[in-house]
Formats: sequence, C-alpha cells, structure tokens
Amino acid sequence: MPAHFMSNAQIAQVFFNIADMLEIKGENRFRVLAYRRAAEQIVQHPVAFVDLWESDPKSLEEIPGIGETISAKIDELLRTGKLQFYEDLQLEIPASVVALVKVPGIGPKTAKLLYQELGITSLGDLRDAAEAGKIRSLPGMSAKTETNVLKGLDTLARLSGRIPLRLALPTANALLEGLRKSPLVLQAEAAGSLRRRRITVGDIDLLVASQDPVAVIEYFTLLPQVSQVESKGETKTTVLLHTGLTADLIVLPPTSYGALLQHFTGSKDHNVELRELARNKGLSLSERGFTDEKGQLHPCATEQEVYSRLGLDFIPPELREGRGEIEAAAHHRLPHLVTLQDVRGDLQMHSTWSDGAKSVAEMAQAALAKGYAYIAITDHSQGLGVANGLTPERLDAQRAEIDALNKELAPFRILAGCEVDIHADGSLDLPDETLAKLDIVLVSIHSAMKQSREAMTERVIRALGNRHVDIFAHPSARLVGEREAVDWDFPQILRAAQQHGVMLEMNADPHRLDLDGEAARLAIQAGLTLTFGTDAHDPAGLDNMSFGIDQAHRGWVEPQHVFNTRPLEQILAHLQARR
DNA sequence: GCCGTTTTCGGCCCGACTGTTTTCAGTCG
Repeated sequence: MPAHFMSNAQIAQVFFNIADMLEIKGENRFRVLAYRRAAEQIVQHPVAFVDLWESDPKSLEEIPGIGETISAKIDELLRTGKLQFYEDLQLEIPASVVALVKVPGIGPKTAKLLYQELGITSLGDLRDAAEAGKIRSLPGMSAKTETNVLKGLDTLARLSGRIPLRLALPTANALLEGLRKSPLVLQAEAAGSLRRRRITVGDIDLLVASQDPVAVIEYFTLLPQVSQVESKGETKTTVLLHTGLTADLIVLPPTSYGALLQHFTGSKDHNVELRELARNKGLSLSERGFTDEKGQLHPCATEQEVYSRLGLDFIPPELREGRGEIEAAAHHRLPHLVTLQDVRGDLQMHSTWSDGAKSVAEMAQAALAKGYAYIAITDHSQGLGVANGLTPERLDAQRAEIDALNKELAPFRILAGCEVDIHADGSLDLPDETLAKLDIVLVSIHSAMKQSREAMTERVIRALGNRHVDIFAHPSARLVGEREAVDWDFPQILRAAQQHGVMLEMNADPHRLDLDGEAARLAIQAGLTLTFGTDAHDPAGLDNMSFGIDQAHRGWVEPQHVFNTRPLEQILAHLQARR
C-alpha cells in the first residue's frame, strides 16, 4: 500500500488540531487529553512513523498513548493522505478558529464563545473585534479583556518559535547572577527545558529558595533585564525581558526547594508519570512535596528526597523526558553517563589551512591546555571553495606540518584528518588514494540538502560504503533554529553505518548539536560507536564540548559508547586497522 | 481515548494567577 509521506510533526499537527477542536466543542476532557498525549508522543518520537507503519502498522500501538482508535486514524492518514474524522470536525469548527487558542490568554472556552457569538474565525478578526470594543459585550468579558487580547496577539507574534539553548543559557545565567546578589535568595537555579538541556527552549524558568518569596519577587521584577511584568503573585511571577524572552520565577521556602526544582524541571511527561507513581503509593506530589492520605504535607528540600521517597534512583535532569527513565530508575538500571572528564581528545576542528582562525600549532596548544591526549585536525576538502577547502596536494603539505608538530609535542598526538564533502550523488570530494594517506576521515553534507528522502538516503549510504570513511560528521546537517535537518530514512542510515563500521559524530557546536540526544540514543541502540567533536574554528570553540556532553546525556550515552573516551593507543590501533 | 503486579471499567497530575465575581471558571505551566 502506498504511503502518503508525512513527517511525524505533520501527523502530530493533525492530532493536536483534533484535540483543540474537540476541546472547543466541549468534549470529554480526557478524550481531548488522549489526543493531545498521542500527538506529543508522535512529535517527539525519534523514528519516522511512516517507517514504523511501513514495516508493521500494528507496531504503532506499542507506543504509549496510542491505542486502537488513534492507530487506525494514523493508518488512514498514511494510506489515503486524509482523515475523514478530521474533515468532518473541520465542518463544525473551522481550522482557523483553532488558531485562536494559540493566543496567550485565550483557551478553548473563550475561542468557542468568540466564534459562536461574534463569528470570529481568524487572528485578524480577533484583533478587529478587540479594537472595535465588541468583545466587552460578551459574558465574563470587559474592556480589560480586550486589552489583554491585544497584548496576547503581540506576544504570539513575538514568541512564535523556540529559542536556541546557546542564546537562552547566557540570559538565564545573567538573571541568576542578579538574583544571587540578594541576601534573601538562599538558592537559585534555572529549571525547565533549559536544565534538561533541550536544544531549544520555550522560556526561562527560574527557581529560588527563600523565606520571603514576596520580597524576592519584588526584587526580581526590578532587575535591569526585565522590561515588563506580565503577572505577579505571592510565589510566582512572569516577566518579559528586553531580549524578547519570557522568564518565570517561582519562589518557595527552602524546605520545599527540592520538590520545586523537581516539579519545574519537568518534563511534563516525566512529571505525569511520577505523580501517577505517587498516587499508586497513596501520595500526592506537588511542587511543595508529598501530601499523604491524611492531608499531611511532607516537604522535600532536595530532589533526591523526591525520587527516593518513590523508590527511585536519582534521575539526571537530561533524562527526564518520560522515555523509560522512571522504570530504569526503579530497577537501578539508569545509564552511567559519559562525562566531560571521560573525553580524551577532540575529533573535529579546523585551522587556518581552511576556514579556521588559528594555526594547527595554536589549536594543538589549546587542546593540550585542556588536558587532551590527542586531537584530529579536520579541515575542509577542496569542494568547499568558500571554506578554502584542501586539495590532495595541500593535504600532503599539511601532513608535513603535522608530522613535525607531533615530534615536538609527543606524547600528545595530532591526527591528520579531513572533513570530506559528500557530493550530491554520494561520491566523496577526494580520491581514495588521498583518503588512504590520512589518519582519520570524516565525511559530511554541506550541499544539496533539499534532496528527496530516497535520494538523500541512497546518497549517504553510498558515502558510508567507502572503506576509508571513519566518521559521519554532523549527520543531519541541521542548524538549530536556522535550517531543518535533511530528510532521510534514519534506521537505514544506522544499519549502513553499522555494516561498514562507520562511527557517528555528536557535533558539540551549539549551532548544530548533531547528532542530538534522541538520535544518539537510537544510534547506540543500533550498536554504533559515537565520537565527540567540537568543530572548533578557534581555541574558544574547544570549550563547546560540554554542549555535546549534555546531548549525550539526553541520549543515555555511556563512556564505552564513545570512541574518544579511549586512550590514544586504542584509537590508533582501530584507525590503522581500517587503513 | 487510553490503560491495568490492586482495575477490561472507571479512573485519568496539581496548583497558582487573573479577572470578574461575591465563590469561581478559565488559563497556564
């Protein structure tokens, strides 16, 4: 049966819309919740549903939150390209009405009211009605509601899209620094998706332990970064920053700080699972702690207390995505995550030979200062003209320079490598005899990124089949917040890499983070070895390794899954055996 | 609509803030 290709995000969008429409209709809230949970499962699933469905349509039902009904709807979508149930719903609730609930402050009830009473079906209608003062005539609405609707429309326009981690982190750190200057602040941390180190974050969640929450909130709203106070209560406030980001601050006494930190680190899925577990034990879990059946509160000062009370090992924040970590923690089977200290060398960086800012010697000195035992210099290949890519002849000349440096710096070792372009047809940008002379060969995609799924998959498989290739670098070619990942059949790519003994890079450049944690987890499950590379173009870039480690944590990666946690002799033995 | 080492039926996570309303619904995270 022919598949109508849809990405997971596209499929999920259908179910998010269905959930919104059912909610606007006033359907049973748990039915609505079920559709929304299914949509969330779909959008965050690391493998394309099309691929799962093609191999076995029934396999979809094994995914939590997806049962018989929703699985059948996905089947219809992928088989026919449409969904009758969804089309019928759209006759009742125009799709454009669904857009109204995206406006902060407007939920399904208000959207329904606006649609039924005023015939509002678009954001444009909404703005017109608010500006014309028509909304105040509705029950429960006032002139103030109209002001808030207009503010909500502005916020929506400004906040469409998440913020890359690399931008959110410094903002959060600056706010924390400001908070910690107050003697009222006993503890302060950033939580939310930022603490889980997601690649992008929606807003900044800050938590504080203090005996005087009201005063801390007042102090916070007066920090110089704050441009506008959106809401302000006795324990929490939401502010708009001059940078355009939104920040939430929640303040509780130190006795509850652990529960607070746990609660607002999330993820939502993780917390839902955790609270279900608590319920099964006759407890209710909130951001203040556990409440027992007698209604007695047992606050938690540390996160450890929250987990141990539930019989769980401590779960690192990066793992808290509701993907099996709670079960693993219950059975003492959490991974022993790789750390920055485990990494013995950096396997991707550039020098002035191509588009780097510093010489090979300067990069090597910087790496030595970081305590590394080895690095790979991996300048671009000739085809990447804009980056001053290297020809076979220039690679020979660079090799001479590297050999000389190695004599000088021993036992530190510089591997002579290259980041070789994969052409659109899957051939490589340098001849085999040149590749054979290198210590280490990385391949990557820098062009023709819009190829069809089939073409891209074939292209990469062909490239990985070249016996000189050691590492597939920044595999998806995504740039966070700027460029989508290439489209391909990832499970097939993993099989090809496995078959040819090619390793996949976890590129630690915060613009890339590629593989990301989710993909890395799939890769190690497929039996692949990973490598860390910062892709540094100057010595400061070497510091980005921690971004890669964060993603590795999200991928449940342990030291033995990573090539460059091994000592130099083992690295060399492996590479030489492939030459 | 989904799900089950207490359930195949009867549950389904919890609390703060806002605004309009005089005790609470809607929204959000």
